[in-house]
Amino acid sequence: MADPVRYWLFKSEPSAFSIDDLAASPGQTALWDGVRNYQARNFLRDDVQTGDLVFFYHSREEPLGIVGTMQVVRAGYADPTQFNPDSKYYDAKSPPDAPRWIGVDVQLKQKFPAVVTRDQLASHTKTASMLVMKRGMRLSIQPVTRSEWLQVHQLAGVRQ
DNA sequence: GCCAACGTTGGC
DNA sequence: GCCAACGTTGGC
Repeated sequence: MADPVRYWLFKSEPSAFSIDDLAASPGQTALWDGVRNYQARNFLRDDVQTGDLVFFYHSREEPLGIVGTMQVVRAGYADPTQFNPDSKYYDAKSPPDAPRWIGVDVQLKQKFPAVVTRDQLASHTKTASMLVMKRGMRLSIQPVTRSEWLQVHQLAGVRQ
């Protein structure tokens, strides 16, 4: 029997890659690349599985918050940008036979009708304690609980 | 644009 | 293996 679905939150600065960029991608599917933090990498390598569900979070630019959902359609594999000298994610020290950085393929599931903002998240008990709300939390790949998953959909006013 | 918080690097 | 210096993240 397959493992139960897991829930995640992936962060991106919309100027680098936004939910509209994902929506405009072929098959509304794209490689989530450029993760260059070991803790986040370990999640992508060890825990994120095909079928897992993911919040898309816009950081750095207003309005900050959760803008929609995605589904993992291909589990972790070597992020090709680490071997591309022209990429800003190039890593000369990553051994080709033992790639250091991992990406996953994600497909757009749902763009929320409006951003679920940090203010909204902060004003509800279940979501106020989400990892993304913690001060100084920089992790770009974060686990989310089922109850957080459901509550955010409620705040967005949509079915999951 | 500021700057606190954080992760990584590298000299020792 | 410590830790100061540095670069980056990301809310505000």
